[in-house]
Amino acid sequence: MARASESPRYVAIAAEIRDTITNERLDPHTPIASERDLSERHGVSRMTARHALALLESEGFVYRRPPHGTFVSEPRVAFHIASFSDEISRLGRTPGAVVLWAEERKPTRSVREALGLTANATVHALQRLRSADGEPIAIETTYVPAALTPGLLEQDLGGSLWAVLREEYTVLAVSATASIQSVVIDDDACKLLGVRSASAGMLLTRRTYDADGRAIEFARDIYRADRASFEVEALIPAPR
Amino acid sequence: MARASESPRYVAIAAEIRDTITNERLDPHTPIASERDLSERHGVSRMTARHALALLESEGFVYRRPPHGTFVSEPRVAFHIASFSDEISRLGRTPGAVVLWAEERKPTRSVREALGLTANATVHALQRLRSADGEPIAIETTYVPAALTPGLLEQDLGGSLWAVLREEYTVLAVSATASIQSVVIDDDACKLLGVRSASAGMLLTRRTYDADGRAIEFARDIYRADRASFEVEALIPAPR
DNA sequence: CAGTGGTCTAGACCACTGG
DNA sequence: CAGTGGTCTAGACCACTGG
Repeated sequence: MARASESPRYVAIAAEIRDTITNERLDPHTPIASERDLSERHGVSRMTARHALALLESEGFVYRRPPHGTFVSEPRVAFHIASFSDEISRLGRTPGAVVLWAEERKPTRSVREALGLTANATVHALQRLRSADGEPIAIETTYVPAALTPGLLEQDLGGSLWAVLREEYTVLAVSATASIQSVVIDDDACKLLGVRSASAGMLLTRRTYDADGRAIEFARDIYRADRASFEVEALIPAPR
Repeated sequence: MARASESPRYVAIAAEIRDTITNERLDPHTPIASERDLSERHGVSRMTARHALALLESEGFVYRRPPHGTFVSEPRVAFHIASFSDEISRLGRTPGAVVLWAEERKPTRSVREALGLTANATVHALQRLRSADGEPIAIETTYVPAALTPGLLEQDLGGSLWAVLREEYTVLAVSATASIQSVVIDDDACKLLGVRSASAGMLLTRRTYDADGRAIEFARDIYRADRASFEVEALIPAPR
């Protein structure tokens, strides 16, 4: 039944749980009542209790871990547009990188244009799962002009890519332009990141340049929206 | 029933609609089949059809407009960290600002620290609904040191705030630091923005400085996630 | 008044996990 | 084997809108 000027029951139940988490300062990973518990306690059907938990999950307050239950979430990590490894280290955590795939290939049109490559240039393309203290945080898909970095794919890519570019190829990342938007994470990526299907993500699309203004990297990174925020600085253009 | 190695039915139905929107290049605001139509056509309950549409809505592919139906969404707007008015004008659209409230007050601790104010300083606080061609895009909540801008609240705030600061107070915004994160928009803000309850948003928290490095503005802006992306530039710090 | 999405019920079976 | 979340059914009544 719809109620004029009253909250739907799932909203009220979610509010009660949200308040409990906030006011009692529940630790991350503390269990929340199960859907069946909630439905009994509030005298609603399980679908309605479920709706309340789904709302809290979309807000990042709780996460589900079937078949164990529903738990309080951890707060998020603040990123600068910089080396993932450096950002995680700065927070006193241990960065990780697992190479999912890596190959030399012809770039797609959008990658070619982003890197300013000629029609027959190739790129080193790689995808890595990035983590902090073993917790998956982001999936990075990176494209580097192959001419700039011969043999890159034989290097150890389990750490900072920018460090490899710097130390093995004397290529130094000095500036970047990026676009940040909110997305829904696709199923394969959700599995890799250990989040539920269709979770919210932040898509960071980045072009990185060296001191000569040469494009040295193009990347599309998917961050867990519940674990990341981005810190940016900007110079304001003069008024028109 | 769960099906090993098969998609749930709501995912399959959503995929079919998503493909139709993409492949047939359906125009924004084109109607999608109703929940009852979908349930009949696919031989599922209405709750399952509804689940499919809820998934597409969370992805930004469709929007609901009760009791009219469900429709194809518009693509999003790319913002730089700059004047909202300038950004919208740059795209050839007409910016709008409606003042929701404006008052002089004692700042909260977080606002005071962000602006670097002394304990007894006051701020001009205002909240505005920003739009492009009349379409609501963001809610800006802005704090300006009152000592810097006497009489600000009596000015016309229906346009660019930075223009007022520049022209009436000779205060020029030259740089900003910002944080961008994904949030769920609260109910009151959803109503103002004309989006459904608990929609995804981007929270931009910004400090703006003049040429002397003086903090001239602190703002918390909520953007519709389905309508905005943020373009940023960054200088990469030297390796540690 | 027909049709829409919003909310809700009272069930059901499923895969999966840990004890 | 008890308990969890995931999916699904076949209904219901509601407020609201436009013709």
